[in-house]
Amino acid sequence: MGVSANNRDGLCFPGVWIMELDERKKVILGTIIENYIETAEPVGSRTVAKRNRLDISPATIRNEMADLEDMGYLEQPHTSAGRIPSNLGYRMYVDHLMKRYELTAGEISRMKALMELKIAELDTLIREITNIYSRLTNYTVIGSMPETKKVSIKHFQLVPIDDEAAILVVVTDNNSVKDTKIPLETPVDVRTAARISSILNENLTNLPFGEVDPDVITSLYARISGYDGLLRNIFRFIYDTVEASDNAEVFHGGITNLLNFPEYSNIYRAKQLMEYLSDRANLHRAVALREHEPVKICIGSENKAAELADCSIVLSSYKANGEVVGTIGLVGPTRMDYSRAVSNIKCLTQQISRLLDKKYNKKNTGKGV
Amino acid sequence: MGVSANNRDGLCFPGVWIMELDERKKVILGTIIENYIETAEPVGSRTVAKRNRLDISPATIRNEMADLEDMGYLEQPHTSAGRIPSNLGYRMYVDHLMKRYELTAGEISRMKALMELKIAELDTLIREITNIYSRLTNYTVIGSMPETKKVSIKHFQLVPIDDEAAILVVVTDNNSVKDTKIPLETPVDVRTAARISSILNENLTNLPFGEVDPDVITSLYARISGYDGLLRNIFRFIYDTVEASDNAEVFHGGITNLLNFPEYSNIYRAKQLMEYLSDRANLHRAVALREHEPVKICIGSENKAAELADCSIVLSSYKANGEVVGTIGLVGPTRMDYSRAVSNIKCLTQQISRLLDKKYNKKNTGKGV
DNA sequence: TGTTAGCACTCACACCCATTGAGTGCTAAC
DNA sequence: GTTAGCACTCAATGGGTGTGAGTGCTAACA
Repeated sequence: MGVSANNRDGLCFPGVWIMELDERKKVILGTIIENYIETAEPVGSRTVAKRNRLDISPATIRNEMADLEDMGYLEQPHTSAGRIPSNLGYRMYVDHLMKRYELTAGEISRMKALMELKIAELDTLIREITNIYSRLTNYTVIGSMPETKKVSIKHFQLVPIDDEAAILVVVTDNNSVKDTKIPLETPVDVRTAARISSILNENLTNLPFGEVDPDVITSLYARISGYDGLLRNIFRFIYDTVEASDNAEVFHGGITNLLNFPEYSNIYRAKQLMEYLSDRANLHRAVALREHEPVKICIGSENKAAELADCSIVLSSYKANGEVVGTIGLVGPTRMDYSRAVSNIKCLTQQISRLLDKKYNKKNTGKGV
Repeated sequence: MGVSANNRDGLCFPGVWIMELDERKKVILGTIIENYIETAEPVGSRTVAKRNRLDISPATIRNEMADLEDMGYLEQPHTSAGRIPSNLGYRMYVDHLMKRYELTAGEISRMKALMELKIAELDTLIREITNIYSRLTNYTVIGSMPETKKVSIKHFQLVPIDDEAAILVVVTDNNSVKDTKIPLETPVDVRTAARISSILNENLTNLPFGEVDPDVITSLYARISGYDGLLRNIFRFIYDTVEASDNAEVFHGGITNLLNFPEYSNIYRAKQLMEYLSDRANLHRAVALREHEPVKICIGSENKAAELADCSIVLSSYKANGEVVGTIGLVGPTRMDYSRAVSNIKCLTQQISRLLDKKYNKKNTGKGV
């Protein structure tokens, strides 16, 4: 792995890049990274010598550190400073060196307490969790909501308001409700509205938004004649909602937590990152996660966006009924406490998944209000 | 007014606090404030002498400045610096000295362009306007949404989902839709749901949420017997929604714009203010506005919250059908460009009011999708 | 009596420069 | 292979000095 990691960066000093990380190098690298995570200060050989029990002198460690730097795991801000981890170093640490952080009982119970929020709508709930969680962790939290594409329609209801407008209410799978006002060309009375509603219900329910068959649509135009304009608007709404899933609900909380890190004491940098994260499109890209990944860690330049080049994101997804419906992640400087962050976010998404199962499982309707 | 403004701060050096601001003092004070708004640097006597056409020497101006300082309108950061306006100085400026800023054609047209956003839901629309507007003005924008209390219910619809739950959909006056899932003790079939819906519609619609008569509620329990639990949940939802109006929708946009001001180059200060504004309860207090006030300016310590003591807020309300439904404001350092901010926010709220009238007027249903 | 020139004084800020100390790399000895 | 010793580097710190913008006071002037 040392090899492939090394290759990744294109380093190939003969005799160096072939070098496996031996146990001692691993311990030294780990010590340096953990120290740097704590202090944000370059770590010197003396500090490393004192902090671990290898019983070797600073001079020896200096040699090893020089090796680690050659291999690309460490960097030196300037000649007479200690070493700081490179992105590659963090990657090595995250993949092979770090120990799993065990959450304390207090942390777990606080996390569980989070789930006691009595909020009916999913989005408000997740948003609120996000806010509190950001205070809990002192990181910035980002996340995404269930994507509409995978959500089925459970119920249509067309409600006439007056002669010129009606409201279309769509209840989805996970019981969130989308609605829109639809202008009427011809007045629709309550009975007609009910008829249209039931036809829509017969033909379009229990299908993911994205998979409504065009043929079905055509047949609907035939069955509900005289209301072409109305139908067009209804389908346009459905279509827009499907499209909207591409900029599906994304959110962030505790964005000012970034200002806690010395990395962002430079106000310009802080502003740049905060603005980047305030844009929904960017956020959407940032929380992207392949479904099979349990936890994804993006370190510094591994993030595609230049604005994220000096921060890391730890992402994990939450599920409802076994299916991934959303993502939550922690944002911090590349120096973030990965071990803790990973355990933490895993625990959170597990709790949320459990909550959602409880909330939306037929067996357990939870509390409505 | 010089007198009352002065009294407000309790200053009463004999022979000084009685002093009216003569024309020259007004010009000097105005010049200093406008200069300070531009540069954020203390303003010296030479600068004042150069900037206005009073044709008096810096020495004379120094005397006048000393007077203005005695009267409480100016402050000196340290002995050998120029003067900066005090909160009282700004207040005087805002109330009596500043000229109305005339918006340029470009500014007006950009503001109008804002209103072209095709978004159906009021809250998304206002939020989006807020974001763009914050980019336009380079200030932080805060605001509040229509208060639910004054909104009437237009339509109830109870939609059974399965044997154990139903969805209650409430369409309000301004066509926003609130919904909740309600657990069922006894299954409710579609017909019963329709019956309950229509009884609710007969008795509770076209009333402001806050004014539902307790007697009506009692009579409803009698008419819809056998569904006490369900009704309780429904009323609880209504009640909660009414209560929710106390922490009605508030929002902010462009909060990182604060970091543009040298006043907030101190990261700790910036963080404090940003966090304050991120809390909905605080925000709610900040946007409070008495209905008759067209524009409200809160300067520095005039804000009750200590966190807002070094910033100013310019607020204005927007209306729908002649009634105040929400507020929008600009947040900046006390040194903000009041003249411009006032014209700007007035124009914005006018535009929004016009938009809302167009959108929700029966005569003009706008576009549903 | 109001205005102004002159002058001494204040004070933040920038700059220079020497010192300090943490940390390195190299070499030679163990 | 490990280590002690040593010369070297370089950011950071702090004292000293000069600069300049700005003031307040005083005395002279219109």
